[in-house]
Amino acid sequence: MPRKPNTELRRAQIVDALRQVMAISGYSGATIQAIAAQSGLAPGLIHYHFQDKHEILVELVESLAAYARARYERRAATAATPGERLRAYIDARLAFGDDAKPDAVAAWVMIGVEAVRDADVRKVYQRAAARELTLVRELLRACLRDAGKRVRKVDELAAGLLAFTEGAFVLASNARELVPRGFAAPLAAEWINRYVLAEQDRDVSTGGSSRAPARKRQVSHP
Amino acid sequence: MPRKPNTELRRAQIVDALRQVMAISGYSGATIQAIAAQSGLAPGLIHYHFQDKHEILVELVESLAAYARARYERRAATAATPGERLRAYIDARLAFGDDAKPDAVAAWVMIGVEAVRDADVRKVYQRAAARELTLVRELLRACLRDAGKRVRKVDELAAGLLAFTEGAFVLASNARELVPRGFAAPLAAEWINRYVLAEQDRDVSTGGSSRAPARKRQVSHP
Amino acid sequence: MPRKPNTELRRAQIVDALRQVMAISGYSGATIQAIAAQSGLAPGLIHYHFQDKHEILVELVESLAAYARARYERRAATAATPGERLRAYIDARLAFGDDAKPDAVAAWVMIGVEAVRDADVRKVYQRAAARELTLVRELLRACLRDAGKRVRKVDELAAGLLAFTEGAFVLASNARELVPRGFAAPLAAEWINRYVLAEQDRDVSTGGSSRAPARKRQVSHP
Amino acid sequence: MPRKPNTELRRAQIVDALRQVMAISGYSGATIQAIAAQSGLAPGLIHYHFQDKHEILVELVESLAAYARARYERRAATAATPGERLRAYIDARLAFGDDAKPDAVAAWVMIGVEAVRDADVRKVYQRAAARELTLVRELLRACLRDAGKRVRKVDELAAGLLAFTEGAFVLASNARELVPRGFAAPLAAEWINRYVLAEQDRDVSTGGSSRAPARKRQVSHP
DNA sequence: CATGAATGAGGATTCATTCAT
DNA sequence: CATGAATGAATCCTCATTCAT
Repeated sequence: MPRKPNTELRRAQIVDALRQVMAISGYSGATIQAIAAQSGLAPGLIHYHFQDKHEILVELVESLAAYARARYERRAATAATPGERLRAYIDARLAFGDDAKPDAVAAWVMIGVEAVRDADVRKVYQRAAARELTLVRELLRACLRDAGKRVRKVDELAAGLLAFTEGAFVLASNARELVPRGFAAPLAAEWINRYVLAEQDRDVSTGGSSRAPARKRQVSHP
Repeated sequence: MPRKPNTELRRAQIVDALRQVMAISGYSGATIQAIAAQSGLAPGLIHYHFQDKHEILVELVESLAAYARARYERRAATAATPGERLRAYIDARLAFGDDAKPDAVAAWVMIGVEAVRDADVRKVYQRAAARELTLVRELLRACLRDAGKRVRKVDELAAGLLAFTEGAFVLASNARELVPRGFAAPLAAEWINRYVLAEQDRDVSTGGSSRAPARKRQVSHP
Repeated sequence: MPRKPNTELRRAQIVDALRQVMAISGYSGATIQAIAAQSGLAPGLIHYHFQDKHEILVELVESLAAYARARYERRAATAATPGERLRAYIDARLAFGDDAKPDAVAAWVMIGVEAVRDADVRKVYQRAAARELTLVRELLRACLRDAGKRVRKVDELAAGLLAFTEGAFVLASNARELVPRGFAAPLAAEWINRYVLAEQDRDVSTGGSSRAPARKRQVSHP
Repeated sequence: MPRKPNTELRRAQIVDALRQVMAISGYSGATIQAIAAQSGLAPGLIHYHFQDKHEILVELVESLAAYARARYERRAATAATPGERLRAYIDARLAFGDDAKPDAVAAWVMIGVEAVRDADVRKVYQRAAARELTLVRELLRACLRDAGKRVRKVDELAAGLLAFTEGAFVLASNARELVPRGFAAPLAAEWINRYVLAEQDRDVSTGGSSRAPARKRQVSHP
């Protein structure tokens, strides 16, 4: 009787273990032995399912990106306005640690660092970051347009929001005691709001009629 | 004839080498051999001047913090208003890489990660971060007051600016190609400006006379 | 097909190798490389089966103590009188080197020295010594009582016999040429005999009848 | 003005430092750095006065032997009988640690072990041990003769006393808590006393007149 | 004589990876 | 698929010894 292949299960198990170990010990501290211990598998088995340590990391990056994307989409599903959609995004990202995988944030920070030295990791990391930026740009553009504002500096704004997010992750990982609990998501939303509000109206010649409704369309929960 | 000690010189040399190597290879990749090669010293000599690798890292944290602080103070010296002082801070931090030590930013990111696993590093890292936060809080408080605004959420704002800074460092380190060049400092300043402007006036009963001058005192270069 | 663990075998192999190397080179000379060479194993494997060098030493102490104890018990099995039992002990200890593990004596001497600097080794060493002392005390007490003598200074006597034993080990290790071959066991037995004989009778009021049989119960072979 | 050579002073200083460090850390733990620290001298200076570490050890052996010999001779000066002289020896050796150099005992034990691996050390160590044995043999022979006993087994007895002494050193170094304080010297004296007393008289044909005075000449303090 | 920096070989330990079972 | 032993290169650190000052 042929055994049912459990490769997928095992791979997920191993990637999960890497995430957990990495959140505490970093990538260099995430030894195969440690991953094996965390996952309850034998060290030799790790290398049966993965070519090398490296490959597990690459798969982890993809898994984390997919997870974050899923979180956003779940929340965006109930969003009616661009503002709500952006807020959904912010919450999905910056309330990251409150979910089932609190170590995902720490692991992501570790990965960001590993990307500096490891070209393969950098590649998948940047792919994830690029997708993120594209999404944020779209969300911001829609917000600005919806608010009747000029659509400018969207690249900068998107990069800024991504920077803020990454930085919040870093602080959550290594200086949690120093910053107010849960400050990130509300502050990010408020920042965008005020920034957008202060932006010049799109078309000055069309008069003030377009401004009134714009004020009401803020970055907010649905 | 007793020989003249040159320990301070050597220690600085070694710390410098760690910074450079770490910016590229991370802490775990910054082997003693690599540090020795970078500094042009023999491996054994590293351990003559430092107890262990660890101690070099701790000294590097302190050196980077001192360096950043010096940069701020140099720029703040010519600042006349609170807004200018905050702008000096933002420039000092977010134009970090444009100076003589472009790898300081990358090294700082690596250190932030190492702080997660290493209690000693975490201690000095958090001490530096706490000093940073205190400074930023003061700057923000002064700005808000100067602008005639209510002084609220200063802790959150300071944490946000720190997060933005750290995140900008991360992106500069591993996703430089994806973000607009030099976006960080102007965006941070603009963000603070619009946030402050949109804040409620401190005292509504005193009438609008206090508002007019406040508008002119923005976060800007001297 | 899961592989069958062979850890116990390997651990014994490694402990044996440490004993052999240590007998010649001392503990500090017993490098992992040397142990590996002696046991025919790869250096890395030593650390797979033992946490560190230290742990091998601790296990060696226990192994030597157990070995000595077994030697005594084998000989004591055929002993009928307390004197014979004490003689069995003396032979078991002081003919130590004539057995299958001639380097056990030298290794024990090295361990005694290592115990001075290493708290963990000291602990197991002292535990072994304490067990030894307790045994010797019991044997001596029984001898004195059996000889109808007062039971006094048993602690001192036991310590003296232990000292003699350890000292004989030292001389056997580093000054074998200077001392008569096989002097230790007979001399120890004779020493105890004459010491016991010269001891005061237990109860002078009961008359001399108890003395006569006592004289015949000496420390001797069965 | 030519400086007065202080080589002898320095050498003594360094040998002293080795003794102190070795008593705690053994020979392998007695690094040049440690000796330098203990003696308050610079590491480089050690090698100016001694060829290598080795040479310091050899000089230490000689210094300890000379010291022990001096202690004996001081005490023997007031001894009138062979028994008193032997007692003087025993006290000189086994009350070793009560003097100005309590670490001499521990250092001697360490040296005994180092002699196993180091041929040069073994040579000086054995020379010292041989001198010791010769002395003890003479003392024992005189005692036996003085007590009117047959002079037999002197080599064995001398070796036994040396073994006891070395063993007492070992226990004093690593199991002080387990043995009665100050047990060694009295026990050694008593052991010799009873051993000698139980020895056969030298000449049974000459009658009992020689026996009576012999009994009173014991190993005792003057 | 004296100082203390410098060197480099050597030692313990770790760990990704391989492989026999 | 699974296990866990085995390997050996790489790493940190130590230390006797040398040497410039």
